[in-house]
Amino acid sequence: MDQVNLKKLAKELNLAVSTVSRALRDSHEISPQTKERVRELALKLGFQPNPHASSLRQNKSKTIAVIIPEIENNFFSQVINGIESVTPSKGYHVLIYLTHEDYNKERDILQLLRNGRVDGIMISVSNTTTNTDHIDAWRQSGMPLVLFDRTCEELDVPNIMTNDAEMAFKATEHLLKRGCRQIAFLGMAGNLSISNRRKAGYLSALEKYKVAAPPQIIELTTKDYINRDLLHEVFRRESRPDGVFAAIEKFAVNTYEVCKELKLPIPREVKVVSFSNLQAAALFDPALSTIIQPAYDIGREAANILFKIIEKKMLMPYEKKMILPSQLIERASTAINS
Amino acid sequence: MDQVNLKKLAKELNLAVSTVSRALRDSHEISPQTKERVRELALKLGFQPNPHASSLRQNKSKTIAVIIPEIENNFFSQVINGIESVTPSKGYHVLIYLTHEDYNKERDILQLLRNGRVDGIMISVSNTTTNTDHIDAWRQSGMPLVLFDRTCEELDVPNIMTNDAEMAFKATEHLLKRGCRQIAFLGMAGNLSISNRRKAGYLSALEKYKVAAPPQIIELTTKDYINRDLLHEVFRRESRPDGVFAAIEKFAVNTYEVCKELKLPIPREVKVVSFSNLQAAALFDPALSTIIQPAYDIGREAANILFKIIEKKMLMPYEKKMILPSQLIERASTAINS
DNA sequence: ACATTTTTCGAAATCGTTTGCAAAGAATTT
DNA sequence: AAATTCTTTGCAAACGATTTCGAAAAATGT
Repeated sequence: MDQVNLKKLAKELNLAVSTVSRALRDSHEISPQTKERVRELALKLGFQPNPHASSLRQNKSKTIAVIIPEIENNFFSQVINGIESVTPSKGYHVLIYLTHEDYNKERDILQLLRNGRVDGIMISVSNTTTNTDHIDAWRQSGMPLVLFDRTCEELDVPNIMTNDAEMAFKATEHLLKRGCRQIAFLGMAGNLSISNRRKAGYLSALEKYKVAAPPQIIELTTKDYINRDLLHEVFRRESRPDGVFAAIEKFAVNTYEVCKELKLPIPREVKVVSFSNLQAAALFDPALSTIIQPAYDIGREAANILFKIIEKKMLMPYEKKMILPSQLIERASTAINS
Repeated sequence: MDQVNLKKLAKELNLAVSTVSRALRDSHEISPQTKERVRELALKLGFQPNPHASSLRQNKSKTIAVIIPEIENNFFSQVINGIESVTPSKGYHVLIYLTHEDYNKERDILQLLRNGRVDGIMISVSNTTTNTDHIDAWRQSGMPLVLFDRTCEELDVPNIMTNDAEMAFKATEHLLKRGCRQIAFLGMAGNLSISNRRKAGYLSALEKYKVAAPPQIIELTTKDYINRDLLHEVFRRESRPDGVFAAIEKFAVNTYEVCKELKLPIPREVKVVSFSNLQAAALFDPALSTIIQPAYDIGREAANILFKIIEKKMLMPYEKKMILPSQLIERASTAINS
C-alpha cells in the first residue's frame, strides 16, 4: 500500500496528524511556516484526502444524484450539461441514475440513496410514477431535493420547469393560424405533470379560437413501434388530423415516419410542431418547427437551488417554482401551403 | 439524529455490533434464528448501512467514474446507457465527469479521483489530449481502467472500440462507387486515435481505387461557427469536394448547413456520409447516409471488462483490444444523381 | 518579575462498519 | 469421562480524516 495519508505525512514531517490535517484545511491555528512545510510535502507526494473518511466524519458526501427517466434524449443530456456547469466549482460529484420510465426502479433508487451516499438529489419523475410517496418520504427526512421538468407540483419541493402550458397554447395557436382545423395532441401516456400542462395549453387554445374540430388527445409510449402503429391508425381515420402538436420530440419523429409511409406530405397535408431540443431539427425534411426548452439553464438553475438548500442558505419554505421560458421556432413543417 | 446504525440495532437486540453486522451480511457463523431477528428489525427500522464507513473499512467504493468529452452527443449518451445496463446489477454507482475536450480538465479529474473515491474508471479521451502520462500514471498505480472509442492504443490498457478504419474505408469506397472524385475527409483537429484510424481508412480507399483527386483532409473543431466558416471556404475552392466523409456527426450537420446556404444540393452536387448515431438521420433533407456505431454495446462491454478487472477475474495482461463492428446505412445523401 | 492572554501543536475521541481473535457453550470424538 | 471439535457470539482493533480539549510555549500586559 503506497497510499499516502495524513499519518504518513505527519511522520515524515515530525508533526501530529491533527496538525497536518489543520494545515491542509488552512486552519488559523497553524503557523504559516508549518502550513507551508505541510503543503509542500503534500503536493510532492500527491496527497489526496480519502473521501470516505472525510464523508464519514463530517457526515457529508460532496456528491449529488441526478435521477432521470432516460439519457438518450437531448433534453436530459443538456440538463446534465447544465448541472455539470455548477458542480465542479462547488467541489461536488455527480451520480447518474436512470429509471427507464419505471416507477419501481425510481422508488428503489431513492430508497438506495437514503444512507448518506449523497447530499441531495435532482429528479425528473418517470411517466409511470403516479404515487409520490417515495419522493415525499425523502423530503420529510429533510434531505435536499429538487424536481425539474417532470415535476410534482403538489409536493412542497422546489420545481424547476418551463412555461409548458403557455408554449403549448402558442404552438396550438400557431397551427390554427396556419389553417389547421383538426389538431391532434400527442402526449405521453401516464399522468406526467408536463403532459398535463401541455395538454391544458392545447385545450385552452382550441377553446379560445373555437374554429377547430374537437380535441384529439393521443397517448403514445416510449416504444416506437407501438407509436407508429397507433399513428397509422390515427392518420387513416376519416377525421384525419391536419395538424399535430407533439409534446415530446420522439413523437414528432414518429409522426414524420408515419407520414412518409402514408405519403402524407408535411406540411401540405399535415403540419407538425413539437417540443424538441434537437439541434438538427432544422435539417429535417421538412425542417421541423420546434419549441426549444432551456434545458441547459434548467439544469444549471436546478443545481444552484439544490446547492442553496444543501448549504442551508435557503430553508423551507423555499420559492417553490422557477419557470424558465421556452422558445417557439417556426420552420417549414408548419408553413402555409403554397 | 434519528439515523439508524448497527449500534442502535445491536442495543435494541441485545447483541454485539459485530454480530449484527455479520448477520446482515449473511455470515455462516451466525445462527439462523439471530439472523432472522436481526433482519426483521433492520427491515422494520429501514436500516441502510452507511456506505462511507463500509468504503473506508473495505477500501472499495462500489463506484466507477465515466469520463467523457461531452454529453450532448448521441454516441456518448448511448454509451452511458450501455454502461448503466450493467452497473445496478453489480451494485455499483456511476459518477459522470465531462472534460469538455480540455486536456487540463481531464488530467485534473484523473488526479482528483486518485484517492479511492472510485474503484475504476472508463474514459474516452479529449481531442486536446496529446500527453497520456496522466492515464499511464493511473494504470501504473494498478487502478482498474478501461478506454473506449477514443483510445490510446500505445498504452497497455483495455481498449473497446469499433472498426473505424474498415468502416472509413467502406464509406469512402461507397462515395467512390457513387461517382465522387473529389472526396474530402472531415476530421477532428488534434491527435485523436479515432480520427487517425478513420483518416487511415479514407486514405487507403483513395489509394486503392486511384481514381480520385488527392486527399483533402479538413480539420474541424467543436465550435460550429468556426466549422461553418471553414467549410464555406472549402466549398468555394475551384477543386470543390463532390463527396464528404464526416468522421463526426456534428460535421455532417455543419456540411448540410453550409451546403444549404451555398445552394449546393445534396446529393447532386455533394454527397455526404458520416459517422453518426442520430436516430433521426433518416428524416434529414436528404436522409443522411450514416455509419452507426454500436454505442450501447461499447458501453456495456467496456463496463463488463472493467468489472472483470475490478473483481480480479482478469489480470494484466488483458486481452487488449475489443472491436465491435459498425454498420453503414446508405441513404439519400449518397444516392446516384437522377 | 509575575500574571495573563495568545499562538501553536498534540493526544485522543469520533464517525459506522468490518474483521481477527478469543471465549463460552454445545456437540462430537476418543 | 476427558479431549476434541464445532457453533455461536462478543471484544476490540482497525480504516483515515476531523475535531474537541488541553497543554506547552510564546507574546503581551502589569
